[in-house]
Amino acid sequence: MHYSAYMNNIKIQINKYTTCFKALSDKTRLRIFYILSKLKKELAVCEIMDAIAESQYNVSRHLQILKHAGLIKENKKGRWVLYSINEDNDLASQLVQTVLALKPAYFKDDMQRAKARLKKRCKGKIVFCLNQPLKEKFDE
Amino acid sequence: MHYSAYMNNIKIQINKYTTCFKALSDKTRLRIFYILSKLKKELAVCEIMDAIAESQYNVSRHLQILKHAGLIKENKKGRWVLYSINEDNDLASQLVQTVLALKPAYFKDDMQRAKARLKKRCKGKIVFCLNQPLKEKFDE
DNA sequence: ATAATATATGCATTATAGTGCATATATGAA
DNA sequence: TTCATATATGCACTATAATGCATATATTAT
Repeated sequence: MHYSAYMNNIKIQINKYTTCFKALSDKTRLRIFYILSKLKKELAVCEIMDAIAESQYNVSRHLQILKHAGLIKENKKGRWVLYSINEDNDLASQLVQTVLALKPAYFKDDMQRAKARLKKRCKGKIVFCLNQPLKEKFDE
Repeated sequence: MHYSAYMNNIKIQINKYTTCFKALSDKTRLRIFYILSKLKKELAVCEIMDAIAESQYNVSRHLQILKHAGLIKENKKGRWVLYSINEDNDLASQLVQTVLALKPAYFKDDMQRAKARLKKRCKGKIVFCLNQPLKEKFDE
């Protein structure tokens, strides 16, 4: 292999790594990644939205960034898009361990909302989503 | 504790985590962190500079960012400032394991230069630094 | 005291990234 | 087909971050 091609390959590969760290360098994305790591389940966008009480468009955009980094994968099921940890990516699996070693206290609220949301599923099926952040729906 | 104070504390703590990931989201910093993780030694700024063939001011600045994130610590020794992994930080230790699990091939060149540079030490003492990137000094 | 070396940082420039709003697309239900 | 729901994205705006240059600070040697 040509020297410049060799150097170029190294650059690309190291970029893949930094892209993963960058993906977790945002609060919203770290919270999403934590929930997916902890629950070890596929979650729909609207469920994640409720768990972290963020707007639909932001959750969607952050999910794209996590997906583009290779940390999560998507699975389209009808009108829903389910996201889960991409275990095919070694670094993703490593980072799951890393975030699970963080103090759970700081993610407690998110986890409570996530679990509350998952309980609403009907025989494993997602039942409703209203594209509104959690507060307007659950705080009655 | 007041509710807003509680939320504020959570925000600050999660920010500490994202700051660590952000610190590793830059190519230069990831390379520095890798070298320090692998060598398990204190390295002077000029030695790191030679290892990654980067300018003095950039290396120095990136070291500040890693230090500020709590991933590395500094130890002033005369005119030199030695940097090493901050093992007091649990997340830093976790991330050391994470980066050591990355493919070594992509850090091989850096490691070779780092080792070559350390060999120039005299009885463990740093012997010379010229504030010039490696190429001008070693490629004779 | 002066010079040389090691490290850090202010500033200007450029590039990248996050947010909110509006809107587009896709799927299923009536 | 029409409507409602779920998800994605273009755009404008703002904020943050990386880089290079020059320079400041600190320490050691002469």
